[in-house]
Amino acid sequence: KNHTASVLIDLSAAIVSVRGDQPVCLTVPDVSEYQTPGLPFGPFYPDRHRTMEIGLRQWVIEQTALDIGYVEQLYTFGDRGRRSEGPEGADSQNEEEHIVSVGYLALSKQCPQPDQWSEWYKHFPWEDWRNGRPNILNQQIIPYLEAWSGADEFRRLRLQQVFGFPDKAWNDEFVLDRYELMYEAGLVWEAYADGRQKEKISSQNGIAMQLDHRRILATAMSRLRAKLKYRPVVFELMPSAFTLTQVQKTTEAILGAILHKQNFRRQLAKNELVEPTGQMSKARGRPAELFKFKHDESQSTNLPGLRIPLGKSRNF
Amino acid sequence: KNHTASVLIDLSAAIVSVRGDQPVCLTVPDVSEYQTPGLPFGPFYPDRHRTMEIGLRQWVIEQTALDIGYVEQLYTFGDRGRRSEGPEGADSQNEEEHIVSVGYLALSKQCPQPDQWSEWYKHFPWEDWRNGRPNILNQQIIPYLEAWSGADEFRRLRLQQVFGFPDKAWNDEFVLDRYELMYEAGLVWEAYADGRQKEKISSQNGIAMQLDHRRILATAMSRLRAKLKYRPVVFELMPSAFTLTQVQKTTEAILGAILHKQNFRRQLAKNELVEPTGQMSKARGRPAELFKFKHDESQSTNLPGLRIPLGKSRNF
DNA sequence: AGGATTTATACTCAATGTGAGCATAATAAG
DNA sequence: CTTATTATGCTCACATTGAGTATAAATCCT
Repeated sequence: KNHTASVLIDLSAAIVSVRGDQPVCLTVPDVSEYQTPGLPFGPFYPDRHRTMEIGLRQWVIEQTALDIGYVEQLYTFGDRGRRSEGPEGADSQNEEEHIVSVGYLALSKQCPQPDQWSEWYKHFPWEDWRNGRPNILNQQIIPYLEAWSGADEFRRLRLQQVFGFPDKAWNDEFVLDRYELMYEAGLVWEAYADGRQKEKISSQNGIAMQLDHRRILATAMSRLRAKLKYRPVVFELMPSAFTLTQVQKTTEAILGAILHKQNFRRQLAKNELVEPTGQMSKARGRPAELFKFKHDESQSTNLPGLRIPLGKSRNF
Repeated sequence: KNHTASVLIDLSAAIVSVRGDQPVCLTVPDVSEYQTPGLPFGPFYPDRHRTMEIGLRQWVIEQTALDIGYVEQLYTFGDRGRRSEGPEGADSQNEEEHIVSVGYLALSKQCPQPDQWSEWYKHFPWEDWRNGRPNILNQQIIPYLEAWSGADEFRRLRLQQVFGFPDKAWNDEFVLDRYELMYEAGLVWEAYADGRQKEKISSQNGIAMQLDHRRILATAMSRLRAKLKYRPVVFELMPSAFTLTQVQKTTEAILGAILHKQNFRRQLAKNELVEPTGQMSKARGRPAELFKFKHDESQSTNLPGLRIPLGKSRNF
């Protein structure tokens, strides 16, 4: 057996929940010299756990006492791809043990200990379109990216593809693509930390994270936004009984977009995803009927999911 | 550093192409005592290759001299999940080095050396609906599965979900789910080989493969069938110039379903995915215009993809 | 108390997209 | 020159979607 092939496995998890109208993600306090939070992670012991998912659930339970229902594998990276993706990788860890990192997305219905949960849109302020087009786009990101692309046809095409600039629609699923483009253009702190960028960028384009954790979170956001549209995963974030408006608010939080209320409910009704509990919610305004998710965990993977009737927050 | 955490990484690839009207997959000759083919795989050397995808491309080029354009990571498994997924895993490799396997899907435009390429539907005969509902379903699989589920409400629900039995529609994307269900029910050879099934199953439900390779291939099929519907990946399987009928035949081969010709072309036209080359094909019947894919590799990941207008091969 | 405010829910209507099929055109084979 | 075969144009009913109007049932405020 060739010993140069031996590696350690790290399991990293983007554990997502929704608090109020903000999607949040479990983070661990900073340990590095910079003040950047990171995603929780732990080693995988192949002789202790039969599968990696079991190993993941294990240390999540041990360390966070959280009930995570839905778990999905996102991506696996070799360590030298973890930071710099450029053609010349720094051989930083010559004879050390290498690390392969497996990223996971997990969904949690509750999020206790608020200070350990970090809001998505503090890391990705340009992704929240619920109050219209985010200012940071026109004021910072787009001008910088346009200068970066210059006359390069290739770069301009990508800019149009992933940011919809100048004349295409914004696509909420391209979270990862946008982050990667910004990374390449040296627009996020991580690019500076990885040495791809000489000067520290003046503007703070969202809160940075350790290693490639912000990239993993971006991957999780992309996957979750996409999945929402064809699998009923929202209910993994809802309590056992809820109003239709709560489902909509949660969906909107994740998508970063406003939906059309009546049409959203029409979809829920057509797909027969929820059933009334008979009880009513009490709040301001007319009371709403309380519903519950109609199907058990076993089949939820293959159910139709929501259609997304966009509202009109997409100004400009 | 805890030494029990050290593992070896294997990269396995489902390298897919289409030959005539059959999707095929690159396999390596048998080495085990049984006559089962396997997927090509190779070790990942973290100090030789910067990323796993680079490592994968390297040994594919070395060993097969193939031009694989599109590559996509599928899934990563710890080794004890590779064979038996049941609650009690056999501790077969107590103190040996553990292996973690990363599965990839790759697409190739050509497939030279025909004998090394194995047709999908020889491994999954129940997945090809182009000539109507496959006989093997009613004659073998469904009766067996119905007996297996018995009065178990849970099993019957899964049966309905993934096989559409008795009264739901067949969903072409559930290739993996169907394979896993058959594995659990002891309906495929691998279940016998893994010791989950006492007796060898009498009927041959498709050609078996080594280890979990048939499961990886099922994962690849599921992903490719799904991706086809929202990303223009078919063109990764087409030559530089092609007729619209060829695109349709290739799509049909992968989906295992017949499409509606006129509507298929309407979708291609609407999405502006192809442009005419000005040349014509010469064959039997009226000559067809030759087209080429309109976009370069760079952006193909984010393009709209085909809508699938089903034809009516879905009898019963 | 009683109107203002807030939230929930029902229903409508035009525009668009999709499934299914008919009709016609252009070639080769016999 | 007729037939078989493939390509392509076009129609039409129907379903789905986007965008709204209308109305109902509660709380809030003064």
